[in-house]
Amino acid sequence: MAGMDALSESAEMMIKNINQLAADEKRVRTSDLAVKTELKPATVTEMIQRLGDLGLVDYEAYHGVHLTKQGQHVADVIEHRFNILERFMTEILGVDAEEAAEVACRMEHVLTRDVEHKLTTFLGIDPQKESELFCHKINIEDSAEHKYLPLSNFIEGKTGTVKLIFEGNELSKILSDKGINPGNTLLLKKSNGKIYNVETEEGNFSLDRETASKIIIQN
Amino acid sequence: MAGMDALSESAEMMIKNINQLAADEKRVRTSDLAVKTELKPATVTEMIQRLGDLGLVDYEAYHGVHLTKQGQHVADVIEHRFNILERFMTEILGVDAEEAAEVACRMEHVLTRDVEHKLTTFLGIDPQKESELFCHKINIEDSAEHKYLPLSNFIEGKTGTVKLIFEGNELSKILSDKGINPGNTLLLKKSNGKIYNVETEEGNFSLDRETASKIIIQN
DNA sequence: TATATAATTTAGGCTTCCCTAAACTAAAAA
DNA sequence: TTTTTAGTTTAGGGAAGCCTAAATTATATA
Repeated sequence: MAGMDALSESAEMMIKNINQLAADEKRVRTSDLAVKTELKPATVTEMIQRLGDLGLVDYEAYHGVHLTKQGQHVADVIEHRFNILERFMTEILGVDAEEAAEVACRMEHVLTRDVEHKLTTFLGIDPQKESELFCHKINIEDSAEHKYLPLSNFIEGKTGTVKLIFEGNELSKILSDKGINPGNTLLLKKSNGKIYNVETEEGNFSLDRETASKIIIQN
Repeated sequence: MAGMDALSESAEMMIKNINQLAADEKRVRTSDLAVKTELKPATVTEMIQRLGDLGLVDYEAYHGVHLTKQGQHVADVIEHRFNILERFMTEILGVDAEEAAEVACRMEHVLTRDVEHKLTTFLGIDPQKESELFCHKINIEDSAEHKYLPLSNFIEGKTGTVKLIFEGNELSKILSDKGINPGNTLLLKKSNGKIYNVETEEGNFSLDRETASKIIIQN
């Protein structure tokens, strides 16, 4: 594609903010962007003109902007990266909400597709589903590359080792009885995306998707 | 402190590269920096002059630079952040080495002290030890803030819930028998940093530090 | 020691991203 | 419909980071 250099952090932030203000599908006004970005109106105009030249926004002087299809895609990717990073920091690391948001807002611009994808998987989210939402081409076979991934994304017929289980007391006790313990080996016999048939040292049984998504398997 | 604005990514990269070329304690030459940073020599000169004004390097025209104490501290922090991010991406997410290094090299500049610290803990590294190495002031009581942290960094007399265990088959089986399963509650009765006395539903027993560092507890 | 060569710095130019002040346009009020 | 006012853009300026070309300094060689 033409003009496919990486966008600057400032440019990406502007696109993100346009997207967030575009709730009611109307064109977004310069002054609203100025408030949201904490920049001066003149600076906003300059930036959206540049984004217009790049084909990321549709800009008409004195009549605001809205994102083009291309710009919308950029916004979706950034938004997704932000959410993933924020969730990782708050849910896994226990960083407080405000700081997590700030750091995620800086990091979202340097995350690559692959790291984003692997982090998504790590959080137990199905990148397949995400990819539909975000028009993000992801090869299903990528899963095989992962070192760690949830049982819910594991490959039928493959054997892996349980590494960790994100779950409260009750369920984990049950899983433990069924031979799903960190360190144990497990074979995913069959799965239709809703029910997961698994074989462990203790025998065969089935799990639902939600549970499966919380069991991280090492390939 | 004076001049305590955040350094730009470019400035931090220059400091990092000066540090990496400063192996044999001699002053680092402009041309070597130009090669390493992939910038033109004139650009390097300009940047190190700016760093000199900030008191981060000791610069003498035509005779190279070396880091001041202040500059060395910046370099150490960045280096540490890089290592932590790289390890997280390769060891936990399974990102390939080259990409992990590239992304870590961008992210190192936006990590905050707190996120860095929590990520360090998550990786099972004792931030206490790290802090000695890197002259990084970290309060021991910070541990209490963490949502997740390894048993090895847990507080004596506190009760927490086992969330996950990073371990191979054998040991995890044994731990499981002793009542250390994801979801179970555990009390760290006593610890001298080498031996960890723990009470679970199954009774009392002891762990070594390495094992303790692989058991993640939720506060 | 004098000179040739290699390394470094200075000078000046460009782009991005930010600003203020002035000019302009659109929309609301008279 | 005209005028006021609020919102927007243009014009021009500054710092950071990058560049090339020219001047300067240090060093190695003769």
